[in-house]
Amino acid sequence: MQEEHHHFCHRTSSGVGVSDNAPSEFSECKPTTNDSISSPPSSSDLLEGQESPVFSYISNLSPIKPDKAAPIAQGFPGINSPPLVIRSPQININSQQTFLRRPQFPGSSDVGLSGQDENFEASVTVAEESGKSSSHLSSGLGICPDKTFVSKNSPPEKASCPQGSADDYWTEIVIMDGGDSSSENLTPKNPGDIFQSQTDLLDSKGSVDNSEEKYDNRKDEMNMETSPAILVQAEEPVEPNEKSGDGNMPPDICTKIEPKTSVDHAPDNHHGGHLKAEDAGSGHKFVGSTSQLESLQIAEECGSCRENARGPCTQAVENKMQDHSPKVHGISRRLQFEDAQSKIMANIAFGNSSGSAGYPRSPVSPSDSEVLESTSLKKPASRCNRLLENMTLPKFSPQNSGAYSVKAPKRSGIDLHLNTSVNSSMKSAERDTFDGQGKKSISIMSHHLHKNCSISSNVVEDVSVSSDDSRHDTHASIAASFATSLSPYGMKPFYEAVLKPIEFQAYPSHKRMSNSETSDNYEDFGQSSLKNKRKKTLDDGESYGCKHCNCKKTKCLKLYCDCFAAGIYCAEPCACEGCFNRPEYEDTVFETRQQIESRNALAFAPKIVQHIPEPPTNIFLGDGGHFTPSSKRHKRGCSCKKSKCLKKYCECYQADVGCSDGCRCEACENFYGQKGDYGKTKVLVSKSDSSGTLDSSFDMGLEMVASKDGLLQKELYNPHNMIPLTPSFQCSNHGKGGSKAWFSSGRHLPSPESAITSIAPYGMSLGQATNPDNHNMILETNREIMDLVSFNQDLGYANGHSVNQFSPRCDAPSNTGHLTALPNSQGCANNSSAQMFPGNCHVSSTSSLRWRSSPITTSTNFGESKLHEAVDFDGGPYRIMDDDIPEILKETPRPPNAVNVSSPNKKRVSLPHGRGTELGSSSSARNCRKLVFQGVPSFPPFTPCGVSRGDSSQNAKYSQNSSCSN
DNA sequence: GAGTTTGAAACT
DNA sequence: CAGTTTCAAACTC
Repeated sequence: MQEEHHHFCHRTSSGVGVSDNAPSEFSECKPTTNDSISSPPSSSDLLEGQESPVFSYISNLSPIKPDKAAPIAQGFPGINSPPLVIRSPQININSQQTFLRRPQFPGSSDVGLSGQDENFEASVTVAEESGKSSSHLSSGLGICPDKTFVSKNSPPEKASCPQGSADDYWTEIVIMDGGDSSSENLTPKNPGDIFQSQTDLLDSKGSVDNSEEKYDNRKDEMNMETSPAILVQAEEPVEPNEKSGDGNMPPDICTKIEPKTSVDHAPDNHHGGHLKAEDAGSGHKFVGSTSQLESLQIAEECGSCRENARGPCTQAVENKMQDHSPKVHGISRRLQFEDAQSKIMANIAFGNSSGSAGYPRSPVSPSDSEVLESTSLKKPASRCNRLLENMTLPKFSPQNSGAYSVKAPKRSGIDLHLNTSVNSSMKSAERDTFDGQGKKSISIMSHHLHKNCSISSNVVEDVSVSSDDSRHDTHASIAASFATSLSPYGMKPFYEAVLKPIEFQAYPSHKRMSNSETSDNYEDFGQSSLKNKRKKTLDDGESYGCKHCNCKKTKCLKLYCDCFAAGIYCAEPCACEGCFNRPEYEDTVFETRQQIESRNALAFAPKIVQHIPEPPTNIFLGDGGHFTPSSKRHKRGCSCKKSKCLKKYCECYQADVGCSDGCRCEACENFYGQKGDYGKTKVLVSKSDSSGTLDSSFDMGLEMVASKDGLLQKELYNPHNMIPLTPSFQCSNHGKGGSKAWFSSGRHLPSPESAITSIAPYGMSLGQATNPDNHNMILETNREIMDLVSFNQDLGYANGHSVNQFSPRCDAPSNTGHLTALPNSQGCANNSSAQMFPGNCHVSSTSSLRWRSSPITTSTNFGESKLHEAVDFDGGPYRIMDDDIPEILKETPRPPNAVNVSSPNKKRVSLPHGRGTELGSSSSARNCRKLVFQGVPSFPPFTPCGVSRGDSSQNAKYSQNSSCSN
């Protein structure tokens, strides 16, 4: 089953994978894939993506054109993103070329590079020896099927080639790295170039020796750089599989892909190698990341096993690969995240925020475009891809991040953006890290995630789960944070991004690695610490990754299951029985999810909605918008009869939100706000001058202060009180007086940095922060903040400028001013842009996952406004917290007015219309506005819309394009 | 840890 | 749409 599931949509949206998954496949996926593959035209998504200005733009930039055709054929199996195919070739080529060039790169890369090179060479050599490499390169097609076949059916093959497998795997990675490193000159996209590069590589060196050493070096390398390249490879292999499955793959594609694979895979393990790569890839829509992740894991394992003979190690790795197809996903996710982190790390190492220490590139440089292509390509991919992307926010995001990360050093522009998006949080972390703050930021991120989980239905928490390694954890957490922010509700993105990692187990957010740890991990990635850490986490029992469900009868495929409802895969901590909410059954999960959503579009939507106090004139912009956590309300309200809304039976109470008029509860005594008080609260708020984020009246003994400061005070004093919105942005604003548009309402935009630490001061004393409740609140706040940040980042991303501007820190608040909202049309045009951000673009999904944007894309986040307006119970506007926002809502093309979804309560939730505009990103679905930095050369694609879209995979289904289109 | 309570989700 | 059943979390002992 697992294997099949792995295959499913991801690898092969095409029939093969699907058929395999028969039980519960994503109907979407199949059609999508098929459409994309068999009938590209039919697959509007793919076509659109390609057609999209962005796509064309990108294509024009690079010679990859041939690939385009391929993309259709390719489509990532799972993801179905033809783009991937395109990407990989490009990337590979570049990577390869670059690989050769590495020396050029800054020392940071050098270290890894040197090692990589050697390894790479060795691997190459092996390939040559096997003689397959050349053949493979030349004739990828034949291989593709094999790979596919192998990946699905013959995991054992790996076992057959234990030795080679690991090496091969690494080899692949190395190559990839090379590609990444080479980022400067990415130009060579032509197949011929690729071949040449490969050939060169092969020729360049060759002595494969100690896999172990290689692993070490590679690990280091991986940590530092790589991810992009890896991503490419992974993707490639996967694609072939998918295609093969479909049988639609164009030879071209295969060829392109194969070269890599062939090169990567030693002859011996051709299959095995493929399997690995494929597994990773297949497991993920975002293959690359996956591959990295796997590689990382492998590396880890190998490291652990180093002492042991290679065979054992490789076998273990292989076994792992095979046995845990689900894990693979998880791993891949990790990898992705890791990639992002690695990027960050790399960037840090390089010292260039831009990530291009030595790579001065114009943001728009071809390389960038290439990068974009890779991303964009993916996005344009078929529905399945989109879905997957959406689903896998993390995937893309990670990939992106990864890709970018890898490239990051190279490219300032997109990479930066991507990095920014992804990294934005990351960067903050990085900065922190290096500054000593990193930990905080990271932890915050994780908290963020966790917070989401705990509070809202959203899922994020799990993200943290995964990793074996602290690194992973960190990455995961980060990714998760992104993911959470991004998509709470785009299932797949969410799942893949967040959930999968979870399987591996999350670390408690708390325990996430500190900076030192993180750094260490990067360096010592493979080393034993991982296990220990993991144990710790487990021991702590805080695996935030999952909800710890205990489902007995629902198989965790119903909303009864907290994990499922949150868009999280069940993890070890769960005591569920017959659980299908696992990566292995991704298809089933997705399908089920869809079914549920079909019944209730908002089923996975965030339950907690931000109520827009008053004239929603400016949520972000104007003074008016003072929405704060406190203003949150349960979307549907509760129906408590006996608990008086004072126990966790009450969803409102559980979410730390007050009851609203929408609640049907009886004898409400909700501590956070009672039914009848809600309106009062509003009034108070209004009176208070909006300073406030006053919640409903509380017994807290807090007193509202009419003055602006009152808000803070209240927050300070209120035990439960939601953490006030962070000032970080404000601060930044203060300093710069940046554009108020986005940041003016500093409160609303908490800086990532502000995170817990920052927040605590504002909102509460440290002691309070320590308080579980407060902690949660903080987390939540952080999450929100992160979302906001991400959003900002996204904007930055769009710019292609350095992350710095948008950095969570608000380092460059100035940028904000530059932001401008573009008409939807533009935004829509961006379908490709969405592509840019795999996660985002499509309108997809992050379903629960955070509809928001895929981590990858944090950028996605941008697109999606974190706040979504909806009609309140009272008829008042609500803002759906990003985390809470259902992907569907975001992505789903809706009537301009609103999507009216009847909630169980019978209340309708609609997306805000008019106001949506206010939030540039706000529902992409609605407005499809683009946020563009004036200064930035506009990439056609990047737009909030795309971002928002990307959030929900589901949305993608519904109509990513449509929404985007307008 | 087992059993009960509770309210959401699912079903009719 | 309302009522009932099912379910799993929350809670109690």
